[in-house]
Amino acid sequence: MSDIARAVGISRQALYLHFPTRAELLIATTRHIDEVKDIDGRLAASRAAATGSERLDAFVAAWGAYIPEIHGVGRALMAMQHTDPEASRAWADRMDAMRQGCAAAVAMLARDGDLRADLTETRATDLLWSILSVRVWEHLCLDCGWSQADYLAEIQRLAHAALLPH
Amino acid sequence: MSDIARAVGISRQALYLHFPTRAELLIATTRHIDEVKDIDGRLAASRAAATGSERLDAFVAAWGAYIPEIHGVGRALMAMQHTDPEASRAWADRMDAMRQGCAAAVAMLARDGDLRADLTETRATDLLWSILSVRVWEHLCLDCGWSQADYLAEIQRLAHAALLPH
DNA sequence: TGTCAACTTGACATCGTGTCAAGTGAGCCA
DNA sequence: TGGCTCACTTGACACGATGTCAAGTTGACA
Repeated sequence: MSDIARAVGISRQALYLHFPTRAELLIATTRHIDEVKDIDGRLAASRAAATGSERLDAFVAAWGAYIPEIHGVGRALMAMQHTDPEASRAWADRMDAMRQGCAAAVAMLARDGDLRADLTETRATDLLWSILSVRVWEHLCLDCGWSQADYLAEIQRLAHAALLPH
Repeated sequence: MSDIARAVGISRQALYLHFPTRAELLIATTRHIDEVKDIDGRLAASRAAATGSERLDAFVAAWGAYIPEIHGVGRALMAMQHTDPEASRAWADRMDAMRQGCAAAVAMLARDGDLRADLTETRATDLLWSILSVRVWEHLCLDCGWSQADYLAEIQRLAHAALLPH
């Protein structure tokens, strides 16, 4: 909080006048990023897809591109998850919204008859949600040094391999 | 440190006589768990495998069963990664050892001609390493509530789908 | 009996979050 | 012009966690 106040050019106490806690500052930051980066617009392509497979690809592309944008604040929120219940709920809510996107893609795959027969929609959503988690992106792009393009291509392939039969 | 000292029945300062820092206590704990749970023995099956595919399955099974054992201390070490360089290095070392297992399975797959043609061994190892990360286990087993058996079966399938052609 | 090692109590420094009190200064309105 | 409000300031403090330091106790062993 001191660092941020200094960077902004106000006193630490003034920062607390705007954001009562560190968690609320981080949460407000994610909301602001969403707005500035027009996350809703980016998801339009996935909502417009005609087939489940297309929707899956479009959603993975949109979310995959979003991750690096919120990763800074996301990492901070994730680190607080086990100590600050407010931060935990806030991040869980965001991840739940992302899960909706996963569920929608899975439902469309199921409608097309393209979902693996041995998976329920819930299990398939869990799986896709995990593959697309911020942690996997961190692992591949930060720890392993993959480019964003490499990440995207491989994760799209992996999502198909995980959910489609054969 | 206070909680642990109280649980053990000694003073906080006595704990510091045994482990100079919190990080070193956690690292010593992982070493102790490895020994008590005979991790080396568990990996014997994977080292004895005749084919790459068998080795992959055996390694995934061994590591997948290991994760819940070290998850408590692992989570603590992971949380310290961005603040404590010593903890960071210690956990990175352990994960690197795990990566060796991934690389060995990948190499055997490549020897058998069973590795996807469009993957280098390094990329394949990165991918397998990420799929098997503690974070993915947390996501599926803790956040999504999967059983250990479900996790294992699905991750084995996913590892095959990710690395083998077709 | 003396020594040593493990442990004790108790105090203290540091760092980060969050709170509280009192004061300042600019804009605005009657 | 006088007074009000709002955003901000400085400065202090509580609290919890890690880690350090000093001095004393206790029991085993030579």
